[in-house]
Amino acid sequence: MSEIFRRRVRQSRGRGQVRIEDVAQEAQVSAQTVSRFLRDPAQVSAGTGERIRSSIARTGYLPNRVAGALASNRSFVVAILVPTIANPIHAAPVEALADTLRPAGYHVLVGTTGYDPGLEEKIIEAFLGRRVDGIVVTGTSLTAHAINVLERARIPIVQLWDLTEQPLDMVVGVDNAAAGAAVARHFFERGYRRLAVVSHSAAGDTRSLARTDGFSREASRLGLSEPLALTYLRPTEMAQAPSLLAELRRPGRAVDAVFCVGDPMAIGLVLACRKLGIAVPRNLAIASFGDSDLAPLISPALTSVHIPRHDLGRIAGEMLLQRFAGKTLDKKIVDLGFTLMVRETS
Amino acid sequence: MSEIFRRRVRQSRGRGQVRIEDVAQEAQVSAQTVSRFLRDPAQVSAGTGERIRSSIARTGYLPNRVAGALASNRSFVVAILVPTIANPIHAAPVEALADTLRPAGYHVLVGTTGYDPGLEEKIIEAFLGRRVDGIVVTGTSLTAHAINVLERARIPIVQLWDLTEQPLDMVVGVDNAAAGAAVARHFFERGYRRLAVVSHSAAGDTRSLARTDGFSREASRLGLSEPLALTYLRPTEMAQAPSLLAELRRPGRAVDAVFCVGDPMAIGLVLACRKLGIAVPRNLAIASFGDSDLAPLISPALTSVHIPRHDLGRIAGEMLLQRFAGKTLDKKIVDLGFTLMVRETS
DNA sequence: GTGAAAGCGCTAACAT
DNA sequence: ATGTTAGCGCTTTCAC
Repeated sequence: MSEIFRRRVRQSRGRGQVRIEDVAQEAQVSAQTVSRFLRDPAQVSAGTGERIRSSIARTGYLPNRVAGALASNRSFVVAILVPTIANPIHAAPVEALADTLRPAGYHVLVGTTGYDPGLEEKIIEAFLGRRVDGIVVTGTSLTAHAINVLERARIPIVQLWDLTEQPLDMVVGVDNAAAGAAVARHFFERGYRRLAVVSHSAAGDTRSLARTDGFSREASRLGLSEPLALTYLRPTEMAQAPSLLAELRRPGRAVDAVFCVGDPMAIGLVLACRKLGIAVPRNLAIASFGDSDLAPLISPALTSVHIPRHDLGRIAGEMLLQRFAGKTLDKKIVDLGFTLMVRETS
Repeated sequence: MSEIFRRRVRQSRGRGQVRIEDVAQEAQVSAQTVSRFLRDPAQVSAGTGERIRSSIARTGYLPNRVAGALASNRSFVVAILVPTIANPIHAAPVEALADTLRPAGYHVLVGTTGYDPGLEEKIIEAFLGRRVDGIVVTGTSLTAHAINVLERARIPIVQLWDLTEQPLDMVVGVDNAAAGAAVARHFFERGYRRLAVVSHSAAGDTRSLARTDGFSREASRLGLSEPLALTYLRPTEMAQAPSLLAELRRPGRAVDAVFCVGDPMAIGLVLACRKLGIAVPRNLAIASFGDSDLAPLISPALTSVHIPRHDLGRIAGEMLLQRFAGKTLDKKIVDLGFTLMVRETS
């Protein structure tokens, strides 16, 4: 009875959780040795290691990583900011990043900005306050203050999606303007002449803007008249497709091919055309960006620009791990490229 | 020159980052006062507060939350574990949880388990080692060790999705078996008699199992013959629909209505039927669980059980905040309910 | 291979 | 309203 009581007292100094010191006493070694064993068992003799191991099992010790982070100045946490996680195009990189980092002991703090640069700035500050070891941000539309804070944190930074010549630190993405241009060229080659582009102007989404620009420029270069540009204030959703379709079909517009900067709207458009009996692509050709799982399955199957979105997160994670290991990267700019998947809608 | 040098030296004690002590010296107060000001400016006199504020701005001080967490034993981090974030049905609660907690200063560590209880156990241990203030886990299929570790952590726990009479701590979810039963009843009322159910047996997904069971039991109760059960090893995807359709149409089976425990497969099935000219629902009725955004948009529109999936995360967050505020909850079990959205496929 | 001492940057508890 | 003292639980550094 009193034995049990004594042991309990010993373990409940502080906050009642088992500490490294408790394990050390049980194993008749110093806390130092336990700490060493935990990080690299080879540094400890076999017998000592065995005693420590069984002591950990008996006490149910779970190392306090908060204390470890403070002492070592490494949190083993990486932050990632995306506009939303509800859209698989952004969820995929998050999951890939987490999967890439986990084997190395890192975990992921996720922030969703809703395309709001002000909120993004707040979240970045909060994450840096938690002393994350690295940070991944979507896009290049950071506020001046966010850039300032990021630079002073002196940690590895990866920008995702928007390829830029001068990243804050590292960047992995695709050439959005080139993707837009590729779609315009494709439409032109197929004989479409009255183009339209559906986009949105949410402040943080420079990617959509780049696609729209690339598309329109290429159309001009090919001698086509300026594409009809329909711009929404917020990222578009499938449910808006019917009203968009009405816009496109307004008398006098005679649009024969439309490029949607996001997949959901294009899919909605294909479905809406079906319901209204508008022949795709004969009466209206459709192409989009993102190539979601659904694109090849709907009928007619959707032409879309494919992005290796899983690779975005994986490569970002690998770059970070390299840097954490103290290596300097030769390639700080990684262009993942894209593929125009030509299917039945164009 | 030497002035600048001196100031830099003063700020670079330790790790070269500005500390609370630096701010305090600049503002001619103690570190404690700065700490107080940061947490509740009202506790500090107006003049002192102003000096501190400007000192923070000048030095660019960003409080070290790791140190704060160690000292106060509160990390302001909540963990959430989901099978995958790529499926919006699980991404939605994550985003809702983060949005609910952020205004209170909490951030979210996300772990994806891929329906693997072993991996789930590992991630739970890792998160508890980071001394999260609360944890949200998907489902009730935790390993014995995971349960043990969770209980000893003495933090609020929310289980998501699977309603259970005896949660570890709190639970918010839906009655999956009842949802399955509702679909069976609906099929019966519409006159369908040869039912099938498409499920999967991934170890961690007890929700799908409950739906399948509820469906089959209700069918029996209604006097129908045992539904044909087609079970995949892993969660089903849209791309598997064509081969599933072939299964369902095998001579002699004469299935006239099928319930898919996940939306993606059902959507794939509707699209596959279109391609093959199989009339839905005349030749085959289809219903599913999840009611994704796409369900009402495809044609024919998909009958599906609607779950307020955003609310799952929001309510979990609210329960945690209550507990963090020291309140005891009267309702530890929250049933969110469901709605069978009857559309054109049944 | 192992241990002792010092400190990471903050907050809690107790002063005044 | 503000300051002082004493940790939080670990890792780092240096010693043996």
